[in-house]
Amino acid sequence: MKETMNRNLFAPTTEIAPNLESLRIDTPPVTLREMALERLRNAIIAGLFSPGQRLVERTLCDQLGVSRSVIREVLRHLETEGLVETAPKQGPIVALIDWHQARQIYDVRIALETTAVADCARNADSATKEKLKTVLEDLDRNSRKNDALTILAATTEFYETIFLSGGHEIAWDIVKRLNSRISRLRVMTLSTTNRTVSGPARMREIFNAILRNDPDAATTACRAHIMEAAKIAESLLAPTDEAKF
Amino acid sequence: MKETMNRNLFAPTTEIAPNLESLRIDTPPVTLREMALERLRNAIIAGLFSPGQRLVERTLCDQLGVSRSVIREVLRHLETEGLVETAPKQGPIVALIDWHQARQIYDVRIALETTAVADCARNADSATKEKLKTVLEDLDRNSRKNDALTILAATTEFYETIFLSGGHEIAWDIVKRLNSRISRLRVMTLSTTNRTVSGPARMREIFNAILRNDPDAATTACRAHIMEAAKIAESLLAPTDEAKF
DNA sequence: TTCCGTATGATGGTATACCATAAGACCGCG
DNA sequence: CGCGGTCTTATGGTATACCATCATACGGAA
Repeated sequence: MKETMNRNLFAPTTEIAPNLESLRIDTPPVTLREMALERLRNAIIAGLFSPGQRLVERTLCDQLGVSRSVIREVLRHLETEGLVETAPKQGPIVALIDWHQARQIYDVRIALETTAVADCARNADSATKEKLKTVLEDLDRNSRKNDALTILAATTEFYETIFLSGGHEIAWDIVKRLNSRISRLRVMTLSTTNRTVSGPARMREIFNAILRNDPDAATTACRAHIMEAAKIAESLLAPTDEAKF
Repeated sequence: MKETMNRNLFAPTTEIAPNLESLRIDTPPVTLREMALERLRNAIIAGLFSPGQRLVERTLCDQLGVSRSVIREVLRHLETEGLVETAPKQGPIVALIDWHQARQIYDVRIALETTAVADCARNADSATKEKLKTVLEDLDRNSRKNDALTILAATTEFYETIFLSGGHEIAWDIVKRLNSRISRLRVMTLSTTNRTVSGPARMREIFNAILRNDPDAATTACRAHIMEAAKIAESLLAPTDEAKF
């Protein structure tokens, strides 16, 4: 970091403002902290750091190329998100998750997602339905390739559309955070045999229920969707009954 | 902070260890950060800082008697919790809340609390029922005094008992955070006429349903309890349709 | 008087220095 | 050989220094 302070902002000013609104400069002045936060979070979610692994601050400084101030604030953020735990007299580690916690997360997801899905089935406009249709078609194309990460992204977009169409930003935020805590679990869940088939099938059930404005059917399908995932997760996590993942 | 590093730990070592387990020293070495976090969070919840008010870092340093490192990490934590927002080019302010958000929070509470209450009604053991009885009796005693904060604490304990009895720590954590974001709203809600009557009445309904292991009745009462609160909150917040509180 | 440019102060972003502590390595004495 | 003490080092906790930027105030020129 000897050589700092001139990293971005070198785009030539050749952009043309088509209207008055777009003249506005609201460059969210991307701070180092935000970049570091995103990088580190993604790294943890992607499994670049194993659960339980120590996150030594000075090491992270080298790895991310920022100072400890930044790293520490990022760690506080991730700690509050539940992705990082801080062991006393030891410092931050990647959060572990056991079946007791994972199960709770699936429970909360059921409570929130069924609510959102039912609400969407009641009120969805045609634009929302169109969007969901598109997402599902993408998912169908990709699920044949069995690419877990792509499927995960499409699944996320599917639910995001549902949550946001009903104005449930806060609930979606909660679900997103919970999902990040079980991200590795979700990837493994998706890799399981048949999941790449049953998952999209359930989502299509949900979609059809939304199409015909049937909240109850949507709720049922959504609950089934999550409980199937939870079941697979349990089979991965529960037998050992130790803090895996 | 010229004079640091010898703040606690001066308790004389005259404690007697009644058994081997209690010999263990797990003093969570209370860090400045934890203390500052709690203080600042409480101050915001208590309304010592008005919503929208700027939280100038150096000023907070003086007020809390700690350095900016500590303050900034605490602010990151509170920001992630949703109690503080950071306006670009301006810095941290106490988070504002409008009816759109508050409503969502009540929605999520309904989803999570009805789930917990129903679960409790299905599985509650006698110890839990006893605990709830005690809490309710305390509440009855205090509700006559119309002390909003005391009632709030009792209400919190009531729900905490329900959540934790079913092992729903994560859901409770979420609810706690959401509640802190509408804390001022809750206090005002409680001050409303009749709320000091209808609130405990609803909680007794919930309690009775739990006593006789009736999940459906418990769910219904719980939903009614929250929706009544939301209704009052709406009347306080919605008409203006501006970012109050 | 009005407008523009500059100076100044406040503030957040970032980096770094310092300290206490705990865990491990090492060594010498029994 | 083993045990206890001490030294070293790694690490997190805390404080502070420095910088870029933005807002405001002020002053001079038209």
